[in-house]
Amino acid sequence: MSANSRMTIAVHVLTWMALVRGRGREVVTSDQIAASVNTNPVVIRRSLADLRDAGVVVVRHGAGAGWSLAREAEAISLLDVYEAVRDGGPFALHRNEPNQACPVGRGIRPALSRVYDHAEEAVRRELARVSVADVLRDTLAA
Amino acid sequence: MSANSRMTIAVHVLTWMALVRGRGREVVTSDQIAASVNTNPVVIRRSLADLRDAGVVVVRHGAGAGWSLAREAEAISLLDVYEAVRDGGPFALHRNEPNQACPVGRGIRPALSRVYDHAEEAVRRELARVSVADVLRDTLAA
DNA sequence: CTGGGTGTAACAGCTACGGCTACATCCGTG
DNA sequence: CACGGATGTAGCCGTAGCTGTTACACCCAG
Repeated sequence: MSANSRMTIAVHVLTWMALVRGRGREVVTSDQIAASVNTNPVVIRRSLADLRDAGVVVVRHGAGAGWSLAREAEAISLLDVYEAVRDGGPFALHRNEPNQACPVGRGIRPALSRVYDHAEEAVRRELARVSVADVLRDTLAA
Repeated sequence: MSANSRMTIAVHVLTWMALVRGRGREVVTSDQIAASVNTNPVVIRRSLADLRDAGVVVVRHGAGAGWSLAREAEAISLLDVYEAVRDGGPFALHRNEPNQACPVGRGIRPALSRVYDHAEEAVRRELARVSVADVLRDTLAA
């Protein structure tokens, strides 16, 4: 449960891209994004690489290189982002295998997996209801 | 999102206590529990301390010391456990404050907090529907 | 008083992440 | 076809949190 911030970084990146896209700037660089997030451009590129693999952003190489959204901000849900930066979900099972001679040690991992799967599915349902455009609206309203 | 296993350990502990309680053993020691979880008794006592603070288990000192469930296993939900081992939820905001001169940097944290709160609330609803007795049943069925 | 068990501090090892440097690679543009 | 700005990625360091362990003070029924 000790959370990392990769999801937050990725959403920030997309929200910023949606903002400047509304101002006519279609292609942006990792340096420009890094200025808003206040971190190193390599961190941004790592995040963008995940999003590119998920088909959420597209990259252009060569002169005038940079990144742009693969589709409208309304069509990018936070579930898309969650899947893109995925790393195993909020819960983890035992680090060391429990005692297999004990009935609880033997059966608890599949039982817990079922519960954890349901909990994560609930998270996905919530994230699916929110788009990057929603986040941008809410961000600018504050 | 990089998960830790404290939730898993705590549920395992309670499930085991519910099992042996059904066999008539009311009071158990951290050593006995550690044998099922396959870890060090101090790890178990740390977990039990969280559960004790949450009112889920009670401790007896002195000779014949040990732990017992504070109430029926049916009346202990995984949400109770989640609250007991709580450490900040599945998502984290930026480690470094984003650029406050940027509209996105300024407004995204409250916007994201709202989304994350909804997602965590969904997790709680799922966990609230499952009791330690349910987990024990499911564990022994496998 | 005794002794078995709890309560907790302290430390080591491991893992993961964020931040950073360095450098190879790519490809419009002139 | 070379140039140059930006990507792609390996590699390293410092930090942080967790697990596992030792050590020892404290508690209290018998």
